[in-house]
Amino acid sequence: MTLPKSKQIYALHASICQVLANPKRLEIIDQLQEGELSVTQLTETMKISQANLSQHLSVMRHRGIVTVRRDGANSYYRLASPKIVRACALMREVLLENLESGAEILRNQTKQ
Amino acid sequence: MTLPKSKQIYALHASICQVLANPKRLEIIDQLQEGELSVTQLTETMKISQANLSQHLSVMRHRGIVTVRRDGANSYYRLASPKIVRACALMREVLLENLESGAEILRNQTKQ
DNA sequence: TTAGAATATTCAATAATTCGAATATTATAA
DNA sequence: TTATAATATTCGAATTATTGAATATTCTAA
Repeated sequence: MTLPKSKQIYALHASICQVLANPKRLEIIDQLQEGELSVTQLTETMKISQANLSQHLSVMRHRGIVTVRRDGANSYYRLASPKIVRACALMREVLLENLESGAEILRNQTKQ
Repeated sequence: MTLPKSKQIYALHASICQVLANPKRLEIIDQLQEGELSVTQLTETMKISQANLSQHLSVMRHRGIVTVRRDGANSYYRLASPKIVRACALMREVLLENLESGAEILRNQTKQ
């Protein structure tokens, strides 16, 4: 197994995984778990500026993690695939396993 | 649902997901799918310098994605959990779905 | 039409990643 | 012991990500 994958694919794969590499974007994904939300709704539940939220949504849109539905002045975002939540959940499980097994490492991680 | 998660957890979650946000590290994960490999074996199959490989392995070790077994002068790395491969595979599926549905976006992604 | 609401974009400063080069550490065979 | 192999670390430069601030765009109600 382990088919050889081109550098290209790895780069794209990394690019889409990178969406998950930010706390705010993970929170957005969490919020969208149940279904679509407007930008206004997202700003209300998350402690984030409208501009910054819009920037993150832009990244997520461009990398195919969310899709938008525009309705008048409002934009409604939803996750592009249920697989995204599953992937996030798996990685969170890995994290929790690490925390339980007392991985010292995770204490002093990059904060923001 | 959607339990409120602390900023802390989101930061740690992002930190562990960030390991997936690099093409070389994804390739390392691919290589380790079948089981442990030594650093030498990894340098042989991947086109990467020993130093750079070691740097990536260090990141992965510290974030609990891989574990090391040292045997003499050799270090054998393996994935810390099978969930890592599953998460990667899911994200790759999302990518492939996007590519199929002709997401223009992915053409001009950050390359390295 | 125009004011205001909703959202998006641009810009610039700061922070974080990536990687080559050099060097350090550790283990073992001679 | 010492040379060599295997691996790890440090440092600095280049690139990329993140975010606040300012501004632009789009829509709708009046």
